[in-house]
Amino acid sequence: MSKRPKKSLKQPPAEQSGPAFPAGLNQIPLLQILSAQDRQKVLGEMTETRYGKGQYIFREGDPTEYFHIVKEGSVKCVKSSLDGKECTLKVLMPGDLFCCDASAFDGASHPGTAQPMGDVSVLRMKKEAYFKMLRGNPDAAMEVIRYLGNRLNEAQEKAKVLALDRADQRLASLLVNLAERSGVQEPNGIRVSVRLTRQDMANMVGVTTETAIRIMARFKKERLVSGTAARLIIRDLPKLRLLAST
Amino acid sequence: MSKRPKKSLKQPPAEQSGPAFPAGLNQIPLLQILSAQDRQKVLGEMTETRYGKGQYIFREGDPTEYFHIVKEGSVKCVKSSLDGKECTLKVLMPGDLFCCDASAFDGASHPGTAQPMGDVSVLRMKKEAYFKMLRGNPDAAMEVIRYLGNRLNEAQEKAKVLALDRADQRLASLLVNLAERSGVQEPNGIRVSVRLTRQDMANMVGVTTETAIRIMARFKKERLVSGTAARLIIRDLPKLRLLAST
DNA sequence: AATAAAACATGACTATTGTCATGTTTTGAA
DNA sequence: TTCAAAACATGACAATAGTCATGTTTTATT
Repeated sequence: MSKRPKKSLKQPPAEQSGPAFPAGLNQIPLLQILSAQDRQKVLGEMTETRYGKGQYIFREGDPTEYFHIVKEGSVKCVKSSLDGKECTLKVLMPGDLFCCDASAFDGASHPGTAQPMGDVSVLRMKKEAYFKMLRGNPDAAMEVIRYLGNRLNEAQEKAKVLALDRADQRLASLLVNLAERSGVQEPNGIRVSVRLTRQDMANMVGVTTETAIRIMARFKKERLVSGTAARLIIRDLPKLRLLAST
Repeated sequence: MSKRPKKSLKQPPAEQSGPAFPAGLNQIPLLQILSAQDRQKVLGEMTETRYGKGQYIFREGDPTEYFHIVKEGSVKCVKSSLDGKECTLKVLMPGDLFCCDASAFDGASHPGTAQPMGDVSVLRMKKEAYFKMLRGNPDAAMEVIRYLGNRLNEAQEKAKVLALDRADQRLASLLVNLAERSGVQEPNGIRVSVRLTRQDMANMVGVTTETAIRIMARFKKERLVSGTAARLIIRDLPKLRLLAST
């Protein structure tokens, strides 16, 4: 629930366009499902763009013209209230679809803002072209349905946690999710491969930065986690899981 | 956040099966999109079932075998935590799809419980048959994609409200939604056509029953609403809207 | 290496909401 | 119509989390 930054953001140089046929895209489920030739066609219509700190991929209220896929890095989808508090709906990882946060399948404008977390690479394609492809491609359409169903479940699980759990339980849930979704096994625990400050975490679970800091400090004392944004380690996943599902 | 009822529910007689070709189904968007002959085929594979107070359509954790559509009445989708608190994810109205809450498109078991609110009538169809139909029916598949995108947006908007707003603002949001989604214009205001107790409302916005009662009492004093569950009237929609979006 | 900006930390106090207890009113079923 | 259960109501108090203020540490950049 941090205040919006006070306009002091330095705007990096304009976004740079990458090559139209980037390598290593075959592991993205939503593209994998296509036949080789359809995939080539889709890739031909996609543009890769890189974004850096302080930029926006699109903002809440912007007209929805493109459908996006994260190729590299992570992207956060954010909604803000009128008084400047903001809430991070989801951190999207490579392969995730967003438009935004994954849903201007219905609606003419983006319901949230998409911001890169560090350097990212994003693929995009005209919404209409994508729809046309889906129409002719039942497997791809079914994959999107499956994907959206999954996202809907996730979003509702999140709503449940926000509605019923205390701040420490919500943070524990977040840490468990992070460990599962982006965790890398290390000798002394599971490292979260996304860089998240206490403030980022606070925005993800609907508490203030101070509360997130205090609770994380407690978790650290109880040896459930260690490290900070640059290198966050989950040290006791079972105990966090227990706390999350009390 | 009410405690789960203490097993004192009387179980009404078993559910009764209705006719296989019920009338008045053409206004359901997800069926409307089909060609007349496909629609007949789908209806042929659907069963109508009626449920009453105290019954369950399905429960959290049950295997997902069917895809459902609400035909008449309202159905609530609920998730509970281990300590018995529960949270209502959504109230589904006629035409809404659920499986549940609208998303065992991915996943083998229901992520929530579906409960009738009063007497309801529900259509259902084997999941596999529905998927098969979607595969052969790009228009229908696109409609489902649109629908799920819409639902995802809704769910994320709800998460935002839960994360950032105070109890009174969350309740105001709920009232605004109810007025828009199920409101009937009346001489002295907008009547909410779904019967919702203060406890139902509490479960929908993540507060205790007492808090919901207190805030509704305040709203009543301020002439924003009147009446209770059986006949809830929204008297000042603009003011509620203002409070909701502060 | 110097330095400014973020990020992290902590205390004191306040606001909000939950909990528990108890009582009244309304509703629905026998 | 009666009667029990559910819904609505309210007070007193406790717990939780927010706010504001201030200070330290870490990180990134020149």
